[in-house]
Order: sequence, then C-alpha cells, then structure tokens
Amino acid sequence: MDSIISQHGGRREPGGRRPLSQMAILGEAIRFIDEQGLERLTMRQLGARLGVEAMALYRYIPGREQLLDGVVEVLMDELYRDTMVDNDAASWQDYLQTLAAGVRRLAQTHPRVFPLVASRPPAAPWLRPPLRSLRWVEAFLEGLAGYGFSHTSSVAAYRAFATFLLGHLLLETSAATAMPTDPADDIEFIESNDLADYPLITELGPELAVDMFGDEFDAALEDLINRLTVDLD
Amino acid sequence: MDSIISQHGGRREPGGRRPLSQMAILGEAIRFIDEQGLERLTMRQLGARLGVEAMALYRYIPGREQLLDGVVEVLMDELYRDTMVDNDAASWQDYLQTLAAGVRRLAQTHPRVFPLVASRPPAAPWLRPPLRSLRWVEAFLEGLAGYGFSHTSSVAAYRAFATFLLGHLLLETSAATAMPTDPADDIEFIESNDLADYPLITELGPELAVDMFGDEFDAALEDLINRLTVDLD
DNA sequence: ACCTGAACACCGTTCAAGT
DNA sequence: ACCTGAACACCGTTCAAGT
Repeated sequence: MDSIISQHGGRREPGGRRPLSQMAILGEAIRFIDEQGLERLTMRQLGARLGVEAMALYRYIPGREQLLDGVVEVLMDELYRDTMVDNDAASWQDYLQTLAAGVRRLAQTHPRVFPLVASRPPAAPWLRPPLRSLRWVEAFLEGLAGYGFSHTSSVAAYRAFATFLLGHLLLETSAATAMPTDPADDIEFIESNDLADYPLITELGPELAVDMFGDEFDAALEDLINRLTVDLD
Repeated sequence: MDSIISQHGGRREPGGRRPLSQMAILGEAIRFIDEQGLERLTMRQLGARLGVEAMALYRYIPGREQLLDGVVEVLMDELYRDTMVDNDAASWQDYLQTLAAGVRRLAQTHPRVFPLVASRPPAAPWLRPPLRSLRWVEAFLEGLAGYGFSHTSSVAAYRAFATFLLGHLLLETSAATAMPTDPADDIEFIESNDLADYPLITELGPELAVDMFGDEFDAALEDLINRLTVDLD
C-alpha cells in the first residue's frame, strides 16, 4: 500500500497537528470512511480527527458535497497510477483483465468508499461510474485504439466494461461491508419471515450463502471479452 | 399505471386530509422521491405533504430508515405482482426476458427510487439487490425449477441475473435522473477540463453521448442467457 | 494567514400535553 | 386514539472576531 492517502508523518503544527491542506483532508476522509462508514462522516467529526473545528475545513473545501467529490477523485487518481501507468499488456484481452483486476483491487481496498465512486453523479452524463475520470477514460480509449479497436468498438467496450464492473463490484463491496457475517442473523432473519413460506430458499440457503464473487467476476469478464471479440469483425 | 401507490381519493379526515396509515405514508414517500429526489425527502417535508407534523408519522413508522425500507418493500411488491403473478412464459429464456423487462420497467417508472432498491443493505447478505424480496426470489427459483433447472443452476442464474440488472439499471436510472440533459453543460464541462488534454474523448464525444441503454440491455441479456445455456449441461 | 465562537436554518426523534 | 409543541442532540454553513 504505497497510496498517497496512507501517508502519515511529515511536518507538525505547534498544536501537535499535521498542517491542514486539501490533500490532508481528503486523505483523512477516506481513512474515516474506511473505518467508520460514510454515514458517520460529518464535517464536525472529520474536523475533530484533524484536531480542528469543522469550520476550519471550509478554508480548503467548499462544502460537504465537494468533499465527497474530492474523495472520489483521489481514488480515481490512485486507480490511474495503479492501472494505466506502465501498463504493458500483451493483448487487449490482457489489457482488460489487468484493468478489471485493478478496479476490483480498489473496490476491495475501500469497500465502504466504493459506493461513492459508483453512485455520485458523474461530471458528464456519458461518464459511467465506476470509470469516471476523464484522464482514465482517455487512457482507456487510447489503449484500445493501440490494440486496433475502432472508435465504435472502443466506445462499446467502455460502456460494457463499466456496466460489468459496476454491477459486480457494488454487490461485492456491499457484501463485504455487511455486518460481520454472523450466521445467527441469517437464521433470525429467516425465522422472523416465516421460513415455511419459502421452501426453496430454505433448501438452497447454504448454497446461496457461499461467497462466489471471485469466480463470478472472472467468468463474467471472460464472457464480456468474448462478446467484444465477436463485435470486432 | 394501476399500481397501489398511485391510488388517490378515498375517505378524508375532517381537516381535509386523507387518513394517515403506513401505506398512505409509504405511497406519498414514493411520489415525493419521484418528484423531488431522495435528498429532499425529510420527515418534516413528508409530514407537510400529508397535512401533518413530522411527529405524527412516528405513530406509523419507527423512523426514517424504516421508512426507506418500507418504500423498497412496496416497490418489490409491485414488481412481484407485475412479473410473477400470471407469468406463463413458454421457456426459461422467455421467463428471464419477461422478468428482466419487468424490473427495467420498474426502474424506468421510479428512476429516483431505484438507487434505493439497488443500494439499501439487504435483509440477508445473500439477497442481491435489486432482487431482494424473499417472496420474489422464492418464486424466481421455483420458476426456474419448473423449467428443469437444477438447484445449483438456478442459484447461479439468480446471482448472474441480479448482477446484470444492477449494473445496467443503475446506470440507466442515473442517466435518466441527471440534469435535463442540457448539451451546454457538456460543453462547459469539457472546456473547464482543458479539452485539449483528451483528444480521443473530444473526438468520440458525440458517440459517447448517444443513449444506448435499450440496446445494451438487450444484448447483454441475450448474452447472459447464452452463458446460462452453456452452464446447463 | 489561519482558526474559532456564536449563530442560523435545518435535521431526526422523544415525550408530555392537548383534543 | 391521534396529533402537536416544545425540546434535545445533532447537522452544514456563514461570518465576524480572535490569534
């Protein structure tokens, strides 16, 4: 984890605080959400974590909405560095596999932030979460062009790829975020809903509960790649 | 639109109000979100729309979180009636097509509520949004069993189907919800981001901006069905 | 230059009190 | 039985004032 947001240390203010800055605030916000979840992130709480009153943050960030936008931007920059810089995939199939793995890694590293990447209104309507930074999308299209994709094909690939990632990773992060997977909760839930009315769910319960996200992701991605292959002619 | 939530009229209170009830409140909440969006739905605003102070709602609903859960439940009941009752598809392929169309219809009817269906923590971790009601999932599994699916295959189909719907419909509703598609915004956005740095996006702009959700949905669904076919042996 | 205190307009929610 | 007024603990945000 050599990400910019996990940097600690550095200069300190007289009060024992790290000096405030936009980056320091955004990094702390990400750490906060990672630990406590988005619902608990308030300007006041965030200020407190930085050793400062909430009002001090407004010198660096226009408001809460822009704070969240900034969080998304920081993660997209991280994704860019992680997936686009020095990407030397041997084929477009490898290229997509590498990128998909990178986005999934991001989602797994920040499961409680990922919904933000996935759901914040994008800057332009044709930017599809979770692939929502101009720089990243430009590099993506350029990459595909380098592998011989036509304009039409690379746009289609962008769309399909984003849709695929959104569905899979939103479900995976939401499962990862859900309560400490206490099987007792399942039982309680089932019982409170009159188990008897749902015989198939009852029978398939154990099978439903198995975590298959990795396999599903790989299988659906392979399938998506096949679909794109067909479209290429 | 014969949905239960669009019923008006009926008995009135002396004050000129419709009588309060859980259903009346949930229905009004859905109408409110449809019109104004989730961000503006507060207990106080909702009360005002029902001709009542916010505190009166607590007699019928435990709190705001449960209000939102209730909204999701009402829409899932609507989906159940719309897709599961009297479903007489001739094949499992038709069956999935019918169901997919029904979920898409729901998303298009309530584009600003759909994110709630998609993102609220499900009651059990193995329930996948947007297919999150026990009753609906039971019927789904039963339906597939009727077409000869093994338990393993129907569980796999449930997972893949939910993932597919989540990705596609979240993107489609989010695009539908975005600003009144003012092309001037795009231009302004592009210009503010130094267009020159993103030549491919610039060139492909018009192609990116074309709405293709219908075609994409159909193509990806067909593909999903093919994938399931292969898995069946 | 950078942070804070006090204040404003809003939340969700509780509860005793009204009708 | 059903609703409200008043109150509490919390928000985001502004701005004059402090250092």
